[in-house]
Amino acid sequence: MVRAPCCEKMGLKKGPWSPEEDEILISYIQRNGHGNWRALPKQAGLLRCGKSCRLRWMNYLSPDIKRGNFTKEEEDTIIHLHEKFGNRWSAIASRLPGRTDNEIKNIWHTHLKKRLKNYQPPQNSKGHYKKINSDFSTSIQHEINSFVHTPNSPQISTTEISTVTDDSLSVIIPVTTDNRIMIKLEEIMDSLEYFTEMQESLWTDEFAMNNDISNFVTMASEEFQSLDMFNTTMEDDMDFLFNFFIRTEDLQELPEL
DNA sequence: AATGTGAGCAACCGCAGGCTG
DNA sequence: ACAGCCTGCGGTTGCTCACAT
Repeated sequence: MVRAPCCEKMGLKKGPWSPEEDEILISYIQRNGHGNWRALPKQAGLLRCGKSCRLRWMNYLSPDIKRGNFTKEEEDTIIHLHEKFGNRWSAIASRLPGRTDNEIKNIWHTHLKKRLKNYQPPQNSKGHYKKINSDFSTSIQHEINSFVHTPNSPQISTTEISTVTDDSLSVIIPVTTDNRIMIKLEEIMDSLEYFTEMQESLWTDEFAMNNDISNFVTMASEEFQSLDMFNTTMEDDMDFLFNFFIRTEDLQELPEL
């Protein structure tokens, strides 16, 4: 395959964009859209290659782009998603409205990598959850009982059990009046990639603010059903999710919000 | 005031993969 | 099936600016 000549050989401009060039590109795209990037610069009267135009539009000029510094929440989200997706910046960007892959990549290399370097994960972090292999409901009830009656759980002010049961699933989650449990729930949901979209639609600040786990679980349950997640390929992962249990000692390790 | 240095970020480069004729 | 075109992605570069010396 013959590679197209580079911009310089074609006599096209490289380097930073001038305000005039930006103006030409914006007004052209506003009038005509950007169907064919390769043809665009010629039609718009720009001495740039299509690739450069596309990059400038996608990373800087598009009205969809959110300008300004990243919030703490956005940074946390990036760290979270990076754990899940690695350096798949576009996948991360698609979950952060208004942010570009380039921007996320930059912030990762300049800020977040350093931030993580200073962060020491808790010991035995792999043992956050206990998987219950046999007789799910009996085992989990046993765990819940010991959880509820553990005397040295001072950080958990009150506890109740929220259960959603129907033909195909049973979710049992200890509920605390503070927000710590919410972090664990989020981690569980995050651990399964294909729940991402569902999580985004369900995981709202409102739930976190109101600590409304019963409602969350109900909605999650309905969502699982509607997504038809109980057949074939996802079966193992569903089992994996519903066999999670949150251990008392892990709750006590969680940082204050 | 001049120079050095490092951080931040916009832009470039090369490649992969999808699409089309 | 194949070649060429186009787009999108991730790694990298290099410019700019702020701060230190």
